[in-house]
Amino acid sequence: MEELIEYILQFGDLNQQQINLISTKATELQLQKGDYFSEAGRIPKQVGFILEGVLRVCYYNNKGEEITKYFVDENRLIVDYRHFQAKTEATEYIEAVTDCKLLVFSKVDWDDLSETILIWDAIVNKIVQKALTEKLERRSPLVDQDATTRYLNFLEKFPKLANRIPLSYLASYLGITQSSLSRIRKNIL
Amino acid sequence: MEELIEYILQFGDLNQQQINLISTKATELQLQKGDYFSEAGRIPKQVGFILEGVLRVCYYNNKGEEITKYFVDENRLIVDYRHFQAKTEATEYIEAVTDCKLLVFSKVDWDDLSETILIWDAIVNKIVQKALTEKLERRSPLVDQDATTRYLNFLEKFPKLANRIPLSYLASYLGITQSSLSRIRKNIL
DNA sequence: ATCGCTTTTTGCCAAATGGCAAATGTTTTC
DNA sequence: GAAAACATTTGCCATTTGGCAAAAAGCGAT
Repeated sequence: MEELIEYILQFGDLNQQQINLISTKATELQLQKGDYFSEAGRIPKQVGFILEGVLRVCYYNNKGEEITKYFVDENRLIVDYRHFQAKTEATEYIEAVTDCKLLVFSKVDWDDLSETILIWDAIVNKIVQKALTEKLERRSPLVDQDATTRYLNFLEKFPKLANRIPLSYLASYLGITQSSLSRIRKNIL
Repeated sequence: MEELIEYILQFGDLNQQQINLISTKATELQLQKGDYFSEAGRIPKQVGFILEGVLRVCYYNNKGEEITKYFVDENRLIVDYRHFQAKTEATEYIEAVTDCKLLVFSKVDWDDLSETILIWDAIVNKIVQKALTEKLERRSPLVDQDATTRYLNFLEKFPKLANRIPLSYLASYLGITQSSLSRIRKNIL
């Protein structure tokens, strides 16, 4: 729980009472590898904060290929925020890549925090905007780099992540085939 | 000016007085093709709303190639919002692709609106989040599609834009070389 | 240790894209 | 309207990546 509080406090100040309120709303959730945290076609029900594990956000493109949009690991919020807020059906899946332990908030509790804690919305907006900006910054370079560069950059930015992720997911994130990625790895050694 | 007001009202309600206030803060700015609206290494000074023309956000990758991150055209806000707000140096350029007519707000005026109009921040947050989400949705598919598909999708989503943009910019947006794009166009006809 | 299952590597060849430079086409300027 | 500047197309060939299928390696359960 301290991890979550610490994370939130980066984005704005809260007093002890507010912190306590947040704590009472959080529930622990265990996910097994392969479980979905939220699914395309369903309304996302929860905001999650990752205590342990790795999840990925993914979708199917028009060729039916499964595309990994990004990975999220410890000490990050995970949620399809737009569809969570709007109570609309998600278009993406959020899947546990490894076994995960999360803290989760229901929509009702989350809204309650918004009404009770004055700067809650401001904090959440900051978090969401930062997350979106980071995603954009990770995704953009993938368009104009060759496959080897993409892989090396990934290793550099997420050194711990590479070992925890199946090759096929990583390939689908980098926008290359699994065989290509395998060859690239061989060439680098 | 009506365009701007109409645009803003999509994201929240304002009374006539608030609308008038916003109007008094806006200044018209003309840009010529090739002019920069904001530059890497400088602090973005203004928020712009495009009345006429097309701009692009771009940067140089580590190979020194100029990469177009996205295009923005009429009836959209244009600003490097993160660096504008934080008063930090931008890392990207915003360049006029065609002659442009904008409405602009200075940082002082923008902050003033934030202080005077209660829901201003909420409105702006919605706009920023929507813009970031859209950018992500445009950029992501570029990673996993082949060059021809990228071009066709671009045509489909921005039919009016293709004719107004030099081929080299479009190529750098799609993540392919100018010659490849030229060949792709030939094959499609 | 062995079987069965999943993941990763590899070989082979085809297709897509890049790099470079010259040729062609288009726009601007004087 | 000619020259200059800029933008686009094309040819040639090298390199990268994809597609497919088989082999190899890794892993868990018995």
